[in-house]
Amino acid sequence: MKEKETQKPRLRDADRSQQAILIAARDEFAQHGLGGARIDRIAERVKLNKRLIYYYFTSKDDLFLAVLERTYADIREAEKQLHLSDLAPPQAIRRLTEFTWDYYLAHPEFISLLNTANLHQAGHLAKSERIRELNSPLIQTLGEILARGHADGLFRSGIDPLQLYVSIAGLAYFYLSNQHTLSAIFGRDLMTRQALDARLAHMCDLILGYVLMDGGVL
Amino acid sequence: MKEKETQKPRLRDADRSQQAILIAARDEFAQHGLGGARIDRIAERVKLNKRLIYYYFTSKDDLFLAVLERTYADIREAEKQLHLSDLAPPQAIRRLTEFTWDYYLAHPEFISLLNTANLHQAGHLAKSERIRELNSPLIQTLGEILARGHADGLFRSGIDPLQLYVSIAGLAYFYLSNQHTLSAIFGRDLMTRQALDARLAHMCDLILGYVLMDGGVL
Amino acid sequence: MKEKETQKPRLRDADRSQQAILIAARDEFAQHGLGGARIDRIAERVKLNKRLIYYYFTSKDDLFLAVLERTYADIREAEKQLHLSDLAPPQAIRRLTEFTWDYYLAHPEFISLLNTANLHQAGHLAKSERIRELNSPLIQTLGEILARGHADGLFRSGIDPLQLYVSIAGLAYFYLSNQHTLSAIFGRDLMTRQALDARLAHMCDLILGYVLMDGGVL
Amino acid sequence: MKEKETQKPRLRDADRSQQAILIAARDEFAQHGLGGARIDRIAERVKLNKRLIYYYFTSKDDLFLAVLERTYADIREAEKQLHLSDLAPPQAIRRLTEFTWDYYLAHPEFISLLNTANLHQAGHLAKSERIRELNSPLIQTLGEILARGHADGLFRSGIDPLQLYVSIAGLAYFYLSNQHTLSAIFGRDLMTRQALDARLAHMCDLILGYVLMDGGVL
DNA sequence: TATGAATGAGCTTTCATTCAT
DNA sequence: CATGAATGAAAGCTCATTCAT
Repeated sequence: MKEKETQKPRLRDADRSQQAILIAARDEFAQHGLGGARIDRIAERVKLNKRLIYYYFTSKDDLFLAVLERTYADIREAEKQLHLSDLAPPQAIRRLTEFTWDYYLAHPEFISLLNTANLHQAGHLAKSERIRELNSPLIQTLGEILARGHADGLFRSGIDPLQLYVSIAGLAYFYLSNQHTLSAIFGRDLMTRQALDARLAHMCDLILGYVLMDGGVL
Repeated sequence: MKEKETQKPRLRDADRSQQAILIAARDEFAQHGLGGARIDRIAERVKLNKRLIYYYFTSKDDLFLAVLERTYADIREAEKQLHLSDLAPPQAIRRLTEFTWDYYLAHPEFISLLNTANLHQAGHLAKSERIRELNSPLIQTLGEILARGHADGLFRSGIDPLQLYVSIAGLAYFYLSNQHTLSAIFGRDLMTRQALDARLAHMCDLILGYVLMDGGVL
Repeated sequence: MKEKETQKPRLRDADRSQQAILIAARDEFAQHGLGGARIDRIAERVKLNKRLIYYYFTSKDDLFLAVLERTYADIREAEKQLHLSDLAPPQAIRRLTEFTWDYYLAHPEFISLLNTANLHQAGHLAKSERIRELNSPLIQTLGEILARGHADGLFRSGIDPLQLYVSIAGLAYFYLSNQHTLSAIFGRDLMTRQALDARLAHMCDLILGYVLMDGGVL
Repeated sequence: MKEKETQKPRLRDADRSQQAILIAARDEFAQHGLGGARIDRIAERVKLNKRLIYYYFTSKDDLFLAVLERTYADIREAEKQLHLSDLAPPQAIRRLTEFTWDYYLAHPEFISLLNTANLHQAGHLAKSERIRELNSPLIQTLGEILARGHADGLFRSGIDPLQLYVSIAGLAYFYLSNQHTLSAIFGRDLMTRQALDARLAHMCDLILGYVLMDGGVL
């Protein structure tokens, strides 16, 4: 949609190349982890010369960092569209739960990249100011919603928004991240449409049952 | 059965060597993932010749599989000590939640290895009959507890034991597995004694609040 | 076609590097066989980085195959210069015998490489279309010569050109290929100028005595 | 033939083991050459412990030497059964040719081992007194036959028995040793019964045509 | 005699990275 | 902006060989 002035045709190619590299790298890192990722393979994915990757991103580690930053920026961007504050507290909580679930489901690479980042003890994150700046405003928003819900006499008191957020995320994350081992061990396909719907319903039950006063149904 | 001078720290003990290798490999894989692990480093850890690792385990992949099998065997063994069936249903659920939390906390390598296994799509698991045989009886036990709780008029009906198990695990797993990124982003140390206790309390609240009729307090 | 400052010994010349590697590899394989050849040694011979060998030739086996292809191409090229059809039949046969002898003598690596290829049951050859395309036209030429010689009343009839070719080659090949064991066993140096000349004379006697009518002398 | 007293059953096991190792080693060396042969594989072939091979044969090279010695001893033994001196000269020559052909055909490992020995410049042979002692008496016998044939007015004069022997061997050897490359290049199966018979006939024609006065037929 | 355990050296191959254009 | 050529370091794995019993 972005209009392209009739400039010299090759303008913006640099940026385009960088974006393409980031996408390819993201997929490679997600599929193989940091140690298993191959620069060669990334180059092949983008159909660009390997040297160019170094030209733009300096090293494999830096490239991974760039991918992480981009990944965080993406989810923060998506979170912004939630407008939780416009909703009644119970709906807001449900909305957040659904969003988290849907986002993880739609972005398996997000889960894998996070795992990889944690495997390496988030050493990459520590180096990135940009990511810390991307510090999610979600916790604050969530705190406000919980307060509002309590004021409305709907929510129980004393809920730590960070704990709640981690719980919502954890309920979704573990199911999806460990789908392969879980499937292997329990001999049940966890990724059918039905199974996925059931999981989301269960999550909502759990979370809303917890925040709502005396487990009241919505 | 030939008696062996008592306890001389035996070299040339095949079984001991293999066990030592497994321990060292487990730590290496947990720390660096599959791609990042180094056979040389494992050999150094055990103070045994690298060649011996191949002598006993054939290849890096096979070694990883052996580590996985051992890891699963370990947790299954620990689960066996739980005797959940001897407890009243609410206590059983609490006990399971605490156990899960404590085990993950005490065995960070378990989490990392599972992540690695899932990164590789559990391809290793698929190859191992032994692991599938180690299929956790926990789900069945949990089902029985839920039924008993319901019969006692304590638990709500219709809870899928698998969903519940995955939720308990997920609540613990995500917090610990992603501690580094979470800490970096929220600027809060999640691993202090206090924070850990708070997390466990939150988990119990959530899980018990869910299973108990009208969120009744225990 | 961009002119290049004349003859500066070019580095970064892909083709030159590949050719140099082929030469070095040929010598290494000829001296040590496939199993005994060392990639390190080949790299040292060319004074190029070992990695480059893999960059261009993928694997040791593929490199050996490339060497074989080149070796066959070389002898086919040499055969082309023979112009046997321009000669009278008896001279043509003599010429071919001499050529075979001289070529084997001048290219001991050819013999060794062929032995190696056969040790591995020509598995490499089977994979190479290029070599099968290099199918020697010599047999056909030889057939024509034999026919011509017979028509001239000089040669006996019914000679299979393939058998004859194999015989010529075998007479030369065995003497040279097995020179070391033969020398050791018979205690006679087979590689003196005199011995070599005697061998060629003997070969010509044998072959010509066979093809010519009533062993007639040329 | 050696009678076996009813001694303790396990006696002679040592010798039996050594013989078994030699056989297995011979096959392994023949199949893979010296560099490609694996001690492990030899041990597996004999179903004996690897250590035992070293116990009896000291090293891979020494083992190869032992195999060579045995191989030469075998063919010398076979040659002894020929009794060429009892035959009329032409029959003797034919007999030798047939024997050479049949022996090579029946003992492909002989050819391969000789190639390997020569690849390594017969360094092994040089070290072996035993082999030099096994110096074939064939050349002398052949010389006598040629002399006898000449005296009988059947054979031409001035034939070098060594040259003749090498020729007979070469005609057989090359065809069999290079069967794989020849087949690949000429697209003709050289190992059918028919092809083999044709080869032997051709060889006899060539050799007898050479030794006999004016190519006279036998 | 026979064997399983163990090893050091070295092999092929891989990989992130840089050079030269 | 873009690329093919080249490399040093190290990885996984192999092999002949020795140790201890």
